[in-house]
Amino acid sequence: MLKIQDVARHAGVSAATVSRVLNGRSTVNPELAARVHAAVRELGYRPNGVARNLRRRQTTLWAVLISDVGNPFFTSLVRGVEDGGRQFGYSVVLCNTDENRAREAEYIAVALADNMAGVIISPADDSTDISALVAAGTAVVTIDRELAETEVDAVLVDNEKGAEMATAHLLESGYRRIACITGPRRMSTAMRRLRGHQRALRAFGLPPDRSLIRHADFREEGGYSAMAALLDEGVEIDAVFAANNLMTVGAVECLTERGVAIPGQVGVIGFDDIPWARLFRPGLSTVRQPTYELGRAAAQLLADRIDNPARPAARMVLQTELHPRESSSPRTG
Amino acid sequence: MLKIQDVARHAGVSAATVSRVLNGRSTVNPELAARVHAAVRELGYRPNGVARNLRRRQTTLWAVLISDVGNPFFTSLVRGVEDGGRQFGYSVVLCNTDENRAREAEYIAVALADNMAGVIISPADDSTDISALVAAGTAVVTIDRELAETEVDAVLVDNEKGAEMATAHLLESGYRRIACITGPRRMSTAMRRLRGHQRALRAFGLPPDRSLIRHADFREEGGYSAMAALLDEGVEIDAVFAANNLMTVGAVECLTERGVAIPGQVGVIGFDDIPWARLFRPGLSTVRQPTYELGRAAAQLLADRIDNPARPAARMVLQTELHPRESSSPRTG
DNA sequence: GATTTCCGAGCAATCGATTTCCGAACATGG
DNA sequence: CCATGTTCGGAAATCGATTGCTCGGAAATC
Repeated sequence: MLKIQDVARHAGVSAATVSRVLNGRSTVNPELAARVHAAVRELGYRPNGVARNLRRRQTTLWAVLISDVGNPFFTSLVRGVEDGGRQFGYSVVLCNTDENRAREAEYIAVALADNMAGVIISPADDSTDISALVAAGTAVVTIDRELAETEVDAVLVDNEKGAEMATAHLLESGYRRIACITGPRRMSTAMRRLRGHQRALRAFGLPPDRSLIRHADFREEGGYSAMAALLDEGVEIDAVFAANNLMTVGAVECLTERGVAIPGQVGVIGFDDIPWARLFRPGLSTVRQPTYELGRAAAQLLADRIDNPARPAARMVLQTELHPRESSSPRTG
Repeated sequence: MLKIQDVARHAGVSAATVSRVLNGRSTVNPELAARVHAAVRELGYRPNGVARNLRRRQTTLWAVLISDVGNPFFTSLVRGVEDGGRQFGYSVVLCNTDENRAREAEYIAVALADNMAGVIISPADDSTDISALVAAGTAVVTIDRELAETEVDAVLVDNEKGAEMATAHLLESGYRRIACITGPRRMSTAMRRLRGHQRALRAFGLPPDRSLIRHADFREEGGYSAMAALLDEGVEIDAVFAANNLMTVGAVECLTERGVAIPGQVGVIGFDDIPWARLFRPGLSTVRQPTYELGRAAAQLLADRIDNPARPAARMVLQTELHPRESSSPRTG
């Protein structure tokens, strides 16, 4: 592989000058610069990024820690981060943590060891420890979820409002016994969405009913079993609000399997969109989160923080959109 | 940040010894090794990966070049690659190329500049130029698609057989005027799937009919317009085989919009599974590709090639699975 | 014309770990 | 007891680019 020294020799200048020409941090005689550029072209020289990274003490890599790209929510989010990263000259390292704290810690260690310029993380847990990153001065943006301990940039959606919209929509459509299948208690998103749900009920003048609230794991199986439990226990319900996409699918599967008509017997709405939800049977009503935009925004914040480490922590909150489809059609009779 | 020298001093040995202990390439007095380990733990030392990469002239990064993670086919594939990579100690850099050759070249340049250990690529085009990678000795595995020019490891599915299964299934279900919406002529996968389709027709004794064959772009819009064209031109059809997941969705949307009953008036089957296809209206029949396994296999091959650059190029072909659902129910009457 | 200022180019130090090479210490065999 | 072999620690070179510092020369000023 060619080195900067070779280019310097070929152009009849010093390596330092070549570097300056290529990085443009200092002015160089235009004629020399032209010679350098010509030499680079003729030799087909490509700077060694690793050496540059060593000297600059920073790479052009971002780590994106999410639970699973397989979840459409994160798929689109990651795509947003990647597009944003590319725009600013960063590459994105994909880190699936499966909500597993050990795996998360592992990837944080990698980000640190490899001197990554920044980390975008959707913490597995509100108590995920990112102190090592902060201590090392690595730029961090949390996405979708917040951290209890540390003050870092965060990109969020208005979970409470979104959930409130979902439940309010069900109420307006005539549903009254609305179950809520939300996520684990330790996750802020789950709690916020539950709170939004409850707020809508209260605003409508309905009393809270603990038997209608279920905590599951944000996964398909979780949604399925929570739904099954509601049915098995004979809890009287006429609708269900599931707090994320996978649990919505699980709940729908359970209802379908048991021959419960949607929305005839039970109306359904889910938080978070699902690709091609309109092609489902029935078309699934959802509260869409701006997932791609979330990723873009995180990229923006991260790039900015890298250039500007002292800036106080920012907090962006994006809004959701109600997409009513057949699964929550107005109740008849 | 702590350096190896600090650890050496703290443990009362030389930096070389610390390195040997940590990398285990040479034997070190157990007692000293213990002291080194203790020092590492006490100081919380973390080796600088960039410096190591510079010296070793290789990083622990893989680039994965695909058209778009948003496509469920690639989502799952990428997940497979990531799981495989982690197992072998590599991190995965996500590179969405959008079938865009410029973007592809850009990412290849990044992979080269950053000394990435390997590249897994689903080439935008059968003539994608990876010679620079080969010249630099970077390990390369192509996935899903093959390259015309270069001999490199490849992980493929049996496209011809899969497509044959799909069309044969339609024929067995009583469909006779089967349209085929395949991909661009320049892509080997598109042509293979078309050939499989035609083989099934031939085996069944049906004459080829050019008016039933459409080339689209492997995207939702492409499937939609191809389907629309078929309907607008009044081509007589009773079923359609779409050669990938997105075009299947597009075709179904077109049919649904125009009130064409599936499978009543037109049966549908698609190549490549779609998440939750069973929840669609109607449940979509598909030929499932082992996408996750494809990713795992590519990771395996890549890791192996990195350790063993001289090995002759391997070619793995995985099989598909037919998943008949309602959209291709046996034709009645 | 002499002195000061300023600009830009090059030398050399630096980033931090790995690895080659050399020499010391110790063991083993004759 | 010496010769030979073996093991292992440490000094120093190396990977390749960036950048602080220095100094020469041109321009500006009096």
